[in-house]
Amino acid sequence: MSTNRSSADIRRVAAEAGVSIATVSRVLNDPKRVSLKTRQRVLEVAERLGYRPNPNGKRLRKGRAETVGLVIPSPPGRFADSFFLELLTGLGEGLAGVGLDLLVATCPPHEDELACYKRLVEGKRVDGLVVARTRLYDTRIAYLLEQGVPFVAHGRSDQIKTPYAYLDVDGRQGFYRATRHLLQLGHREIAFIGAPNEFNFAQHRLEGFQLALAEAGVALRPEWILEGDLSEESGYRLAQLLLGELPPTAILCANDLMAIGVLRALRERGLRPGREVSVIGYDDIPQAQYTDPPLSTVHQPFREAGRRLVEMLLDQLEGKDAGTLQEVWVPELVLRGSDGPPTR
Amino acid sequence: MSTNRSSADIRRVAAEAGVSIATVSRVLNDPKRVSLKTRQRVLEVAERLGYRPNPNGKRLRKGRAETVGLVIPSPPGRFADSFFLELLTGLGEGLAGVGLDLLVATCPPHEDELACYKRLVEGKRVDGLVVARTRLYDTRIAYLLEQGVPFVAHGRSDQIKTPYAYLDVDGRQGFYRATRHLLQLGHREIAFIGAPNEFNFAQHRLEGFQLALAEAGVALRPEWILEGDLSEESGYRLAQLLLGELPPTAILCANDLMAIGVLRALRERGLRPGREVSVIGYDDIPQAQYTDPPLSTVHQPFREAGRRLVEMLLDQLEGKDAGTLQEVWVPELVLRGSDGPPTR
DNA sequence: CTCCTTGATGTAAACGTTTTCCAAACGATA
DNA sequence: TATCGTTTGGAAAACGTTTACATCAAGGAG
Repeated sequence: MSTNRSSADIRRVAAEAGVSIATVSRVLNDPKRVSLKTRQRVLEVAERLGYRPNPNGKRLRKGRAETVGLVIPSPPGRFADSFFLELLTGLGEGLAGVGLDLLVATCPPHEDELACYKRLVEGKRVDGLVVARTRLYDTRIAYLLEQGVPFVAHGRSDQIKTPYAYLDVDGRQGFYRATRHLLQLGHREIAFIGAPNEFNFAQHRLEGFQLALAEAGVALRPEWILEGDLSEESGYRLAQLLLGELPPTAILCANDLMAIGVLRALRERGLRPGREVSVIGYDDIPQAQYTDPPLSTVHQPFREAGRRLVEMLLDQLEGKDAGTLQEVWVPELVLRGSDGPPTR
Repeated sequence: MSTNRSSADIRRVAAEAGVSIATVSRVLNDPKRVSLKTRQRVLEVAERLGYRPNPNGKRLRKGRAETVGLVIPSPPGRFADSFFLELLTGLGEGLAGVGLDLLVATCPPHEDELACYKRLVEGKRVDGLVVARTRLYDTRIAYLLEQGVPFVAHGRSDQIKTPYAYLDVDGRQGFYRATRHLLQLGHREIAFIGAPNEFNFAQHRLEGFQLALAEAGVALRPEWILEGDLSEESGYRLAQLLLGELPPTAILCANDLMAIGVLRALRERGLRPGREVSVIGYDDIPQAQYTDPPLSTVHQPFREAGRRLVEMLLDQLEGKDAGTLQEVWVPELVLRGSDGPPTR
């Protein structure tokens, strides 16, 4: 004899407990407002009936979606960056316990991305958003600021001056450290494979590299500063350009995927990564541990970031000023097998 | 002079168009029900005011969540499997255009997973679910069947007899083909690193392997059938066991991550993958193209599967019988560089 | 004793839709 | 002209909450 499964209503609970629905609601949302005795009775009944407030009733009444959104851009043919999965996991972890849901939308190309944000915002489907992989001038951020929608960015957007909440990992520091490390090992011939300029982090990482070089008084060869598109393929292709007669003794890559492409190019030339040519990546994606040799890289704590982003968003939803929610984390250099002293 | 931004209400549209709200609703949901003239007028006004029906009003009234759910299990320390990201992308693509949202929840360990499903369905947060990575007896599926919640499984659950909707990729065929390929190359000493038995696909993949061997009259060495946990680490560890005095000439792995671990173990022993020892994986995850050598594997079309899963779920939400929604796809063997004829 | 404060509860009005009835208008048919 | 389907549109009742406001009893201060 199963209890009536079809989801007890707040009315049902109220009737069964001999109180008004208002009291039931108060018991759940503001317990101190109701006397201990009735509170217990109501709780007991609610428990027994397996009552769960209907989220749509609540959402309608409160005028909130009780949902935060994340838009994942997914290249049509290829695989999406696994960094999103880690971020997503972190967001999920942060959201557990809090009553909010996580809405994920995927967007094909580049420009439609903004349209996707508009759909979520104008359709009132989310109370707030997480914006990932920020650009130098990020139209998504501009839009959200204009609309006054709470959001928090993973990464900054340097050309946007209005204050907004962000959590960034300091790419300048990251690559400054990586470069210093290479310099200390004795490298003087270091090449750089950067990211497309539209991304906000591209310039930062380059600057870290340049700064370390300048401090050490090491000349910067313009022809050794290249720009890839963050794919393995582009790392592979650009490395081939680099590996002429007198190749650099080290290559810094703005992300791990490109570094993986570089490793492949090196192997094909019979150059051992970490011996003839050192390679350092950025991100510390999972597969970085399983390349040959394991990739030295700059570690980004994506999952922790996801958790923190949720906290920051929550703060905003409770009215905290976005301008006060700005953090920059310093990443760590993790050395595995793809770097070593130069052999010439 | 911006138009009044704060989201036009259906009342507002009705007033402006000089009709009742009922008519506005009809124009949007059942256009034929209203005369051409007023329909056009209403549409024009709605357009001008940028009217978007409030999803919460609609959801409450219709008693539906207009949302489908996906639960991603995420190992506490490590990275989640990137297969989920691809599936997610496919789901997102399938959902675009349809009015449904995608809710993603992440769950830490093993048992709590069911609790997570319960939270979503008992809290009426979703109309339907996608269940991924099915188990031999999948408690999630049993639960959803019992509750009568629409869902569609990616993979089957062989020990559940009640009919339900699924889309599976035939692991038996996949590994039958892979094994036949190795046999044709001349291999006779083939080891197998399987998946934990709880997963439904584990048995299938093993059977494909066994069948091909039996057909060819090749003896099966029990000590060469191992069980990993799907991680690179476990592939690495188990491969070390295998690489004793007289190692197998080929190793079949139930997923790519373990195969990547195997590649590493081989390198450390100075054995060239595809030469001294052939390796074939399963899944065709992105990084399979960038291992050294590129990994031969069995391709699973995750993204297409995601799209199809959405269609199947939609069919169910429209009342179609789940028992008629069952598909098994046959995967393709993709040969890259990690297989070759045996060298002894 | 009266008056005022406090605490605990109930009443009823939202929140923004969809949908069930009805009623009016309109042709067409007899 | 009276009758009758058929469009067309409006009025109003949900859907399940939260919350402003009112009520009422109890208790303390004067």
